[in-house]
Amino acid sequence: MKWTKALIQTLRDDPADAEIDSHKLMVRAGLMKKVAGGLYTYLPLGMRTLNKVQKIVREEMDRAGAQEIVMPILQPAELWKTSGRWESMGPGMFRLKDRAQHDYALSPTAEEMVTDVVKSIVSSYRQLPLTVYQIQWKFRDEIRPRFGLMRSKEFLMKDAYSFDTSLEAADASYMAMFNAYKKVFARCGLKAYPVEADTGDIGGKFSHEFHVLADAGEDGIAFCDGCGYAANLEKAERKVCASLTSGKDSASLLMEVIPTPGAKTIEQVSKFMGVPGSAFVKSLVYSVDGTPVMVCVPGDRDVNEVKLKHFLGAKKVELADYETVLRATGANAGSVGPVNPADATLKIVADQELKGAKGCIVGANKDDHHIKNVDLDRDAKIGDYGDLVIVRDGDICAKCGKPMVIKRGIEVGHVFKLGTKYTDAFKAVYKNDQLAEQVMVMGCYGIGVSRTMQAVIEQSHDKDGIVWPASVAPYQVCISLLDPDKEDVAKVAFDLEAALEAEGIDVIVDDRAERPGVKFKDADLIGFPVRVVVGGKGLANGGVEVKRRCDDKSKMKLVPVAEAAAAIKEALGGLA
RNA sequence: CGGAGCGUAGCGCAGUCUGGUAGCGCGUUUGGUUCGGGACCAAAAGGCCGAGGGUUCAAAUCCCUCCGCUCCGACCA
Repeated sequence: MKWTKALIQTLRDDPADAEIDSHKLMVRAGLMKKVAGGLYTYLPLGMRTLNKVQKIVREEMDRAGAQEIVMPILQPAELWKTSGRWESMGPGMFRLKDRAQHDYALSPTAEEMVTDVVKSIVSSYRQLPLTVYQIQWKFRDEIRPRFGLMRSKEFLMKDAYSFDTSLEAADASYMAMFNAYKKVFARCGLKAYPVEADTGDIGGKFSHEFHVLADAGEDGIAFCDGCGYAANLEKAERKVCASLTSGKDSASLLMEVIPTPGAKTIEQVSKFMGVPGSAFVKSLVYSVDGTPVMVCVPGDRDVNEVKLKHFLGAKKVELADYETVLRATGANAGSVGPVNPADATLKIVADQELKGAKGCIVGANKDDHHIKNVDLDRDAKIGDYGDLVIVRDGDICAKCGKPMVIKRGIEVGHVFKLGTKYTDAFKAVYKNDQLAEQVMVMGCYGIGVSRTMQAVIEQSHDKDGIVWPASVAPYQVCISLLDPDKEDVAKVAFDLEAALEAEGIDVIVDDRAERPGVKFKDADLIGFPVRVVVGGKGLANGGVEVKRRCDDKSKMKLVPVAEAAAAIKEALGGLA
């Protein structure tokens, strides 16, 4: 490919609306261009990489025994009503009507449609197990699209679905995808870690997310070096080592109400009283499927709403509005606590660390007042204790007892063992060898293809630009032709291009009438894995210069023209 | 949904407070000098100043409404 014929626009300045490096680089290197918030046009360079990621995904899916299909983006509402997700997806799903006023969704995922298709074709255990996949554009009306392709309204996703005869059989399908995912990300040059994850709204038995570690990641992940435990913070568990007690005899400590004017947050009250935040019990009123519930956690901790939801067996938990808080406790937010709330029937749950807590400080259920010397067992009616807080750095691993560290990650893949949530709803059954009808067991598996592309950049760039792995680079080799108007020099470049392309290597020849510095800057910005400089000066010195993007100038090699193709292949080979 | 900021040439921005001929840098085009890490000189093209309404002799600038974008927050008491 000649650069002068390619639709490439590079920018010297960072785009004003990009925050993170990978987003800035995608725009500056001319991979994509924003159309509107969360919507992008993929330009030729970006499209080439997107296609290469897709090719890797296809190869690994096929190798794992999955079969490619493609389903409509425009999906009738009836399918979504069957599973109940027409309602539960809420405003996150794009909806529209056709001219006959029939409702449709723009597919945010495809469990319903695939289940409907499979059940219409599969009727015997002889046809199972079965895994199908598609690579298709997905639509989600995100609350706040951001960071370019990391969270956009329209994105390319590979979604796979497995169907099995039993929960045990489904484990094999799950593991096949799990292992395929490891290969996909490794081939994209990514270090992706599988971590235990919550199943969220999609439902199911258990799941793993694949994360690429990056400071710009939107998820927190707890890692344990001791045993290798890794889990999303939504899910991560900890071992409680110490309970919140004053160390004094609770009998000698009587509750004492103290005025704390104007102090609402734990931080403010803690400062006001000169006592550390950990001596407090933080009490929050949640609306749990519409019923108020008080949740108590150590004062320096945050509630994990996902854990809370599971603990209470609830469908939806959200912080209660101010009016509900006042009615339930008798005080406004900032002064509520578990001791004698206005509503004596108010259910109260607490984090396991608070079991037996003595000498602590709680809100008094009276505006601008707190109570100290509280013994939770003696003074409050805690209904139940459980693990309700978000794990933080240094917390003790529940499995092996070693301290955990928290890192940030970009979720590039997610595998779920779904069970029968959708196959029950759609009555997707097969006949077993006893002629009995049984419900199929499902798994679902997603890879954010467009997000993966950006994650590669986030993980692999430097101050000069992108550093593409050879497997997904838009072009593997850039020949910087320094004297395009000199016929003999140009011939060397184009002959080399032809020789490399004959061996299946992607090459772009920078034949622009630009000064060398401009070409070098652009080659570094776009990040071609191998750069070859062909110029009159180099040829006079004995050949062409070969340099890998990831090496510095000192590793540049001058090789004779006759050996150039071999040297380039060798340089590429080292990049895998 | 709440708060803040921003919409001026393809990109990055100034000009708005204090109304008076629409500017700068990069990029683009032409000519010339250069030529190994984003050169220089000269000339040129390119704007409904986000949209609509109002005030005024006169509006990018003041007022109102709407739209879009970005960031923060979405109740952690």
